[in-house]
Amino acid sequence: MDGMSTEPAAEPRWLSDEEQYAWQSYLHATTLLEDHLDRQLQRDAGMPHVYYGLLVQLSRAPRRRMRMTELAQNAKITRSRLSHAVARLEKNGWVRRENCPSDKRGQLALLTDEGLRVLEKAAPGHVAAVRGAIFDRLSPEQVGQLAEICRVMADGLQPKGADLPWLR
Amino acid sequence: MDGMSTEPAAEPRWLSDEEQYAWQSYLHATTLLEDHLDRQLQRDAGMPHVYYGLLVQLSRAPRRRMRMTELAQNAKITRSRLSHAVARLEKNGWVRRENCPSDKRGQLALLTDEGLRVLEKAAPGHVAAVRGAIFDRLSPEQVGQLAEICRVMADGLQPKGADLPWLR
DNA sequence: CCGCTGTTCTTGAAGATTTAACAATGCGGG
DNA sequence: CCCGCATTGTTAAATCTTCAAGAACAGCGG
Repeated sequence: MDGMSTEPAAEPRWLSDEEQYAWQSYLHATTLLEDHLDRQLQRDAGMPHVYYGLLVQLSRAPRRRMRMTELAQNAKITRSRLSHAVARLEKNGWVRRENCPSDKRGQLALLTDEGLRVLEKAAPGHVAAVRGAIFDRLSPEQVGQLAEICRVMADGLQPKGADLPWLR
Repeated sequence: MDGMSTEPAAEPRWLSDEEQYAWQSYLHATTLLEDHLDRQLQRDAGMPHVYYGLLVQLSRAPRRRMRMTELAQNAKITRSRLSHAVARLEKNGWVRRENCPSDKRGQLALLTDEGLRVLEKAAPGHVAAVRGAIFDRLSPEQVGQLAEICRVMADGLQPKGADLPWLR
């Protein structure tokens, strides 16, 4: 022993200057982008970004239907949050609920025709916003780097606790 | 003319496969990370990530004081949101308000001693979480790439409308 | 000094999210 | 079959965010 051992983790390893700069940049970029997309979609489609993502998921699903839990997993949100979101989307007439035939506990969320129309109407503007914020400004190499970086990050974050024991 | 001209923007340019993949990865990574940090800080410090960021800003300011507007700019949030946040932090005794001497409209938010203690107590865990999610998993080159990518993104997103005419 | 316009910050209400708890059902072993 | 435990989805309450509106002051031109 050379002096101490009851420390929880000795002196925490702070971030280097480069790391601090990267972290700061990350926070600014992600905050501004999420804000930007939220406002764009709220204005053009009457819903926040997350809700839009739910409609996209449903539009890609087999019969525009998906189990609640699966939808929540894909969207990376809790089931509770999804419940509220679907309730709201249902009020708008963009989504409907259906009982799952194979599991009496289950519910299917399904995209209505009206929901599909709203989605198709909002999609171009949304893509343009994403493109304008990212893909029109980054080189193809950077896009590849971003994808790989995010993949690594997401890999390390697959929740295992509480209400989000998604994956594994 | 070859057939039409009233289109808003002809056929929108959709995302390529690489771009879709990158976008998907980005959404997953950022959603999971924000979630992770929010829970970590809520558990260990009793506040969400954004509020923690406010305390950090204040701790770095000259006399642990900052004008509301400047604080909002640095944190990339609206003044309204900041008002509510500071009200909550004030209830916790972690922040106090002070009148600005040079501008009777102005308010200073200041970090209290108790707020500083809370911050110092939570910082190691927070840094560890950030490190574990990002810097322990990325190569130094990737950290550099991420910083540059985020810098470019943030550059293109400096809001000019409505309540966020920050910068310029 | 007045009036005009812009900035600063706050507020209330509506909407969104989190957390913990709960009802209902599925599933496996005895 | 029945029990115990896990899964599915919902709900209520507390908290947080957004949006629109407004009060108070600053700064400028006349």
